[in-house]
Amino acid sequence: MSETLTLHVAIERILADAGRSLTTREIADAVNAHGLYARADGQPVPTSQVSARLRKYPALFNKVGNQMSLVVNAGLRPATSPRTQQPPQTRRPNNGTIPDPVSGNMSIDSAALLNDLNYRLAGDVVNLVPEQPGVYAIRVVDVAVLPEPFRVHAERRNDRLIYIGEAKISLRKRLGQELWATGHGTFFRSIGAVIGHRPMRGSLAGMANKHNYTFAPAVEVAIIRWINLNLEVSWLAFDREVHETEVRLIHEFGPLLNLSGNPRKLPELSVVREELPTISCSG
DNA sequence: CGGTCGATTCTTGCGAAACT
DNA sequence: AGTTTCGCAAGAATCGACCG
Repeated sequence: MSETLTLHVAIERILADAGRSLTTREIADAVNAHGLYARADGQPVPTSQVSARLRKYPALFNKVGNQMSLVVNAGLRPATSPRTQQPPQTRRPNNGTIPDPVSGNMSIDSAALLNDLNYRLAGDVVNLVPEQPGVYAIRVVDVAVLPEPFRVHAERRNDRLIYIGEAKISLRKRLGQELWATGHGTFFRSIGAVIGHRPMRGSLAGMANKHNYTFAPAVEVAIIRWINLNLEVSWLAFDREVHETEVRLIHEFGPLLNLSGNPRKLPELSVVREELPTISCSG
């Protein structure tokens, strides 16, 4: 093993491989021995850093005495996740909430967001998306349309879901940015890069924000056409705890192209995303 | 009204003090 | 001595105000 990961992902992998609980000393030694994580200064990972990271991710790690273990069902999940085996569900109205069976309070119906029956082809929803806050999910019609190495990852996961996002003000405006390039949607830049397009050379020269690169107009049209034909969208409109819900869903389902907060984020996507500003800043 | 771009928020990494 | 916790810095991700 010689790949480098973020520290908590490296810890997760060590615990998964061990198949038992370990002390912070054992974890630190294993991470250093396998070269799973490289500090900026080249020094080995101290136990203090392992401890700090374990504490920061209570959803991923259990601590009993000085023994650390993985939370069951957290982090990396097998290719055949339970949700791919769920029986078909009936379409529900996308109002985003259902009564909690225990408390009786209204909670977010995340199952409806990922229900097959609520996905629609991107090219068909332009006038259907509501002007309300909420969360949205994007998936591919067929994983075969994804280039390598993303297709292999999607097939291995047996999952077509590629992105979950939030709209604090308006799903229509946000999805406009993400799918039809009416703004600097993060997803639009990611999918453009994933399917092989590159930004205009020098498009960010002299600008303060080096992440908001743009594609050439003709490339933008090609990306939008690809999106309309190959992606499906589902959304839930609600106005309470939108961000908390998005964070929870990303963590739970690990979409292929989400980076932030995604325990299953792809290193390949980070590499692609990092390359683009470099290109667009050069003159 | 659409698109640009900067403000804000979040994540990651680390050092050091406090604690066991 | 080893471990835990706190707090800060830097960079990345995201959203929406505002300008043309």
